[in-house]
This record gives sequence, C-alpha cells and structure tokens, in this order.
Amino acid sequence: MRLSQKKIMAVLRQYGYRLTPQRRTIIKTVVLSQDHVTPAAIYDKLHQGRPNIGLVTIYRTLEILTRLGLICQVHAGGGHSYTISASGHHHHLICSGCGLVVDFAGHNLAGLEQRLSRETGFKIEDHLLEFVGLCQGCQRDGV
Amino acid sequence: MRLSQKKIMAVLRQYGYRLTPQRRTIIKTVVLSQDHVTPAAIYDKLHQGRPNIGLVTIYRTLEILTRLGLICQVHAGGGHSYTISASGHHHHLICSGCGLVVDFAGHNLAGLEQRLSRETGFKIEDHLLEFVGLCQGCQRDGV
DNA sequence: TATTAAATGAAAAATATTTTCATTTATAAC
DNA sequence: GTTATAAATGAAAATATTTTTCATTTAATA
Repeated sequence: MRLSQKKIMAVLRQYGYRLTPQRRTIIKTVVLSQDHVTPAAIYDKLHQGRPNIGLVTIYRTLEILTRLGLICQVHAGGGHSYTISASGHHHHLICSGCGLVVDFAGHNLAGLEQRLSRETGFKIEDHLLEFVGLCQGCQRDGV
Repeated sequence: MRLSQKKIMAVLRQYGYRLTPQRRTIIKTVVLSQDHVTPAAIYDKLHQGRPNIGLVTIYRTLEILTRLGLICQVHAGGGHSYTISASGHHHHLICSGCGLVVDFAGHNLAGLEQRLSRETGFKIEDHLLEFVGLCQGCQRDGV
C-alpha cells in the first residue's frame, strides 16, 4: 500500500516540519504520479498551469521526504535519482517504456544476507533490489 | 573472477577499438582499484604523478567499457554512477566505509522474476541487486 | 613508411545540484 | 484574531557534472 498524501503530511508535521502550500503541491504531484519523477519533471509539471514554485524548494522537499523514508529513489532503468512514493519494506519493478513503478514485497533476502555476512565478514546494513522490464501496456504498444 | 587488464584490452580490440595509452592507463586504474571509482577520482589519481589525460577521455572510455559489459556501475551506497571491473553475471556487496566492492554470485532471482512476470504481466529484462554494509576492516577501525 | 579513420583534449556548452541571503509565512503564544 | 519568530521560500550565484565541438594527434593497417 502506498502512502497517501495525508499520511505523508502528518509525518512531516510529526517531525516538526511546516506544511507549506509548496510542500503540499510537491507531495501531491509525487503521490499522484504512477511513475518516477525527477526534480526537473516536477518543476515542469507544476509550471504548466500553476504559479511559480522554485526548483530549489523541490530539491529541498524531496530531500526531506527521502530522509524520512516517505519517498524513495529509483536507481535502475538507465535514469537517475528519480523518486516515487512508497511504504513499508518493498522493492521496485520499473517499466523501461513509460517509467511506471510497481512495488512488490514478499521476497526475503535474509537468507542471502546471512550467507554473505558469513562468507565475507561484512556487517550488512542495507540492500537495493530492482527489476526493469516492459509493462503490459508498453508491450502492446510496441514501445 | 574479475576480468584482467589483458582480457579487457583484448575484447576492446575485438570490437575494433584502438588501444591507446590513455585507455590502457584508465583500464589499469579501474582494474587495480579494489573499490568503485568516479570519473573525477580516476582523473585525480592519474594526475598525481602522470602526464595529462583529459577528463573527457575518461568519460568516453568508461562509457565504452560499460557498454561492452567490461566494467559495471555501482548504484547503492549513497554515491552514484561509480564503476568497477567485473565478469560474468554477479552482484555487488559494497562497503559504506571504504568503498570496497565484493562480487558475489549464486543467488538465483529467476523464481522471483517468474512470479513478478506472472503477477504483473511485465516482460522483465534486467535487474539490480546490491548490498551495502561495513567490511571487516572498517568494523574493526570503527569507521 | 604513408595513409586514414579513430581518438584525444581544450574549451565551450549544457545539465544538474547546492549555497547564500533577503523576504515571506506557518505556527505557536498571546 | 494579532503578534512574534523561527522556518521556509525563491532568485541569483556558485559549484559540480556531463556532453558537444572541433582542430590536432596517433594507432593500426596496407
């Protein structure tokens, strides 16, 4: 289940951040987006019909949301540092055609993690697992 | 087993690329490095005792090597687009202290891939799996 | 050894991200 | 509702990163 705009705003407030119109707008944009977005993409989208919102504010807001774990970065699929909304522990399946991001969970990497710890002596702190492919729509449209 | 400088140069030649001194130097630097390096880091390293080698050439060489699958990019661990040498299908375990990259293989994601394909209709093309942690040395040194 | 297409590198251009700081504003206290 | 104030904004500048351009050099072949 993806986090709602409401939930994200509540957590922000919990941590003492203010709820400015700009932040609301940015959060709304990210939450409503089915795919991953760059700071620049958010900026462009907001400037189509909207008043002005600074690119700097977008960078800052995304930074905070990422730090609080309210949104996450997408690495695979060629692109870079794009972000989408998320919740709980999960991984991403990304469409290389349209950027659609599907969350999935239920794959347990604990066993592999243990094996690696044992074999290498590493104290493992984090991992990154992403799949890239074509969604049904893009397969059909021959993207 | 990681690719040797010799092997990488042989493949380059196979594909019709020329073996310039600059390329040799860049390849050597990447192969000898235990950790992942940025274009800028290679540039700095080479300029310590060496004659000049353009940053552009480093970018271009890394691009070619990546395209041929002779080196690969590291995504996790905060940083971005760093590269290290590699071979065969494998994944990375990265030390967040010193950047050391350990390759590992043997984990089969085919089952998960099938499940995701079935559940989402995606035609999966690629994946990215990386672990981040502290290597034994960095644990000891309290990095 | 000469030829030539490929490679290099300096500079400029294009992008992307961060910092600075004067101004505005959301919130909490009254 | 006002007021006070620390936090947030945004324009501009600074910094960082990556790509393009093009004249010059050079690796590899004949």
